Amino acid sequence: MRPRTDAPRLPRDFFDRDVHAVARDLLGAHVSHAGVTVRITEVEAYGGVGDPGAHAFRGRTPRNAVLFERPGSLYVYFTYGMHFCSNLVAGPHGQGAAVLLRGAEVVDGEDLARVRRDAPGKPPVPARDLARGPARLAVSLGLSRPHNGLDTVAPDCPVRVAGRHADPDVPVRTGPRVGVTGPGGDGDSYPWRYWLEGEPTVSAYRPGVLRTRRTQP
DNA sequence: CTCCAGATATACT
DNA sequence: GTATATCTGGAGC
Repeated sequence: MRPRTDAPRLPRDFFDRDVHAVARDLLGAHVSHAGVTVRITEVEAYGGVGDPGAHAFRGRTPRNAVLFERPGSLYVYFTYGMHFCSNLVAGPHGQGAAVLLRGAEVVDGEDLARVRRDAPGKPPVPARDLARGPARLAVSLGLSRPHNGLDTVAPDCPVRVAGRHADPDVPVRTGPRVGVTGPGGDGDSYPWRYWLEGEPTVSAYRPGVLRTRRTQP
C-alpha cells in the first residue's frame, strides 16, 4: 500500500477532543518522520490526572510536562532504562491526556526502518515486527528524547501525522491496556486499548505484572 | 506460547 | 536511599 502523501496533516481540532475519540480515529493514520512512514494499527488512551495508569496521574512533573502542553504535542519518554515510547497529547489543553502509539505497519522507508531495527550479526527482523510494540515503533521512526515536545500540527514539524481510519469494513476492537496494573491489583479495569481487527502488526497482549523484588542477590 | 533478566531516569519516602 | 516503569529479546517449552 502506498502512503497517501496528499492526506492533510491532522489539525489541532482533531486532537482537541475526547481522548478516546482521538485514539479510535488515529487508527489507520500515517505518522512520518526521518524517512519512514507507518500506519497506526494499535493505540491506548491515557486519561490524564486521576487515571491510575497514566503518567499524569499525580499531576505535572518535569518528566511529564509535555502531557500538559497543547493537544497534538508529541510526548516521548524513556523507560525501563533502555526504551523510548511515544504519545500524542489529546483532549483539552492542560488535562494531561494522551494516546500511546503501540503498534503500526511500516508503509514507506522500510529499508531505513530496518537499518534502525536490525541488530548487527543477527537475523533480520520480520517485517511485521518492525513497528509492532511501542518501543519498536519509536525506533523505526527514529524518535527519541530530542523529539519530546514537538508540536505535530505545525506545518514545519518534522513529525507528520496525517489521515485517519476510514474503512468501515475494518472494525475497531477494544480491550484492557497492556502493562498497566489497575487499582484492584491485577489487571487494568479500563478497556482503553484500541486496535484494528485482523492486523498482524498489533502487539501481543501482556497483562501488567507486579515485578518481584530483585535487589541484593 | 511463557518466563525472565536487563539498565537507568524518575519520583517518591 | 529505593522502588518502579505505557518494554524487548532471548531462552526454554
